Amino acid sequence: MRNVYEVLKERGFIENITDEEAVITILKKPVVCYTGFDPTGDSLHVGHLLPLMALMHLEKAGHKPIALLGGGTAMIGDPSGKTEMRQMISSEEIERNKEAMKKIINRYLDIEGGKSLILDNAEWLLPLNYIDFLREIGCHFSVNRMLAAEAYKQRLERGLSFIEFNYQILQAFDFLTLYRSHGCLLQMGGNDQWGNILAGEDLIRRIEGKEAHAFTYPLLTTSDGKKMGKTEKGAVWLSAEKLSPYEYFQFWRNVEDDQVIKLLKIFTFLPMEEITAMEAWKDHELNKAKEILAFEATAITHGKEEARKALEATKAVFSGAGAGGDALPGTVVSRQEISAEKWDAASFLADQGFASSKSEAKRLIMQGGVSFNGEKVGDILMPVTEKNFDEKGECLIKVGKKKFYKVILQ
RNA sequence: GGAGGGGUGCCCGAGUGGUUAAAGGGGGCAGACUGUAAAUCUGUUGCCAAACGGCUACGAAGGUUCAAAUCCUUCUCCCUCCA
Repeated sequence: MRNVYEVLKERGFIENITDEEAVITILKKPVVCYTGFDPTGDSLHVGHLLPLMALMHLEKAGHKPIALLGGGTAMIGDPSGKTEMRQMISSEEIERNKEAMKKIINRYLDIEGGKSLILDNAEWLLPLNYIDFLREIGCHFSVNRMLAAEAYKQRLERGLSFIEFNYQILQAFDFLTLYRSHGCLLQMGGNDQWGNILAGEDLIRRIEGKEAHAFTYPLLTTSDGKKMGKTEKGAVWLSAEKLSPYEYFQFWRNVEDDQVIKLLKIFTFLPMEEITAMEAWKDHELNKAKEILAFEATAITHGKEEARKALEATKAVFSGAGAGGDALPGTVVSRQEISAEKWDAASFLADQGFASSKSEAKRLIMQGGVSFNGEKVGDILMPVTEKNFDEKGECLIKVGKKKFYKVILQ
């Protein structure tokens, strides 16, 4: 069997590495490895997905990944690569975030079956005694060296508080702790974590005299250099409650041409041969590749069934065949409300949440960007009546070029 | 702790008493073109209102004035220099 490191490298997961030879060697036997996730938000988004995919590869290869929740480090806030100090989060909020994140991580990793672990660094960070900690751990850190690190450059210009300055030390201590308790030898993380990760590797060498290793993932950006994973509605969430599988599918369906292959390698488990075959595809053929990417990625996050539904709905709606299936986002309105002619077109869009305000809805309609069941809405005051619904009592609302919603009459 | 500079719309950034919902750029959105692409062009981009118009807004709170993003006071946050 191929070394999982080769697989990860080939698929574009590796940015930086401590020692390639050594990593390959330790991965020949089952290894405990970890990536940290700070519970600073109430859900995970595509930014977290790349590390999760890597952990899945490692799990499949028989290693033991640890998803480390940063219940303790989230109390501090990582300044790496950030320009502003992050707002302090309350412990109650961190608690809630952790629970939400655990649920999601469970979908990707086999926690119940024991193939992977979820741990929480609050367990060992919160009980720390300040003086003991300084004496045991703090003495191994050179402030001079920390200050020289690239990660702090920006913050040294703009201001860096002492609390954040400690983040790296705590993350290093995490690695040491996991090394001691689980024999963890490998840490992975986003490339912005490189400094923090090396600090941990260094600490293990100093205190335990052992070689630990690490590699980082590339930071995915769109071709104009922005962080990938934002839509007009905000982050691309991995939970169906925050972003429907259909919309998740659309996110992947709409990636840029020159990203498709790269994303297929990272965010699907399709064999490399299949993906490299797609490299020859161009122009409109790329749409097929995007569809495959969207389907596979949606299947991993929401399951095959949801992916199939999303694909079906997408095909129906973009071919003009109407609102197929029930995957489209949408709302339900009562017949009474419709027969009472409660809404004009503009207020309808705003009330159903298809436009962020009534002004926005009016603008969309006046610019010719809205249609009901394939018919362009020309008048913001047009009353919404049963005529706007088809025989099944459905109205497919198109907003702009590619946003579709379904309203059901009940 | 002392001295100085600053906080403007999603972001950058002009504006120093009325004609400023606030120039310009970026981004977003819509339309045309297309492949649910990129590039380009056009329009648009606080909220309410069909419209006339109204309301809210320039770090926060007060005040001066017929009139304040613009002047004054206090508070707050950030930056630079000194300690």
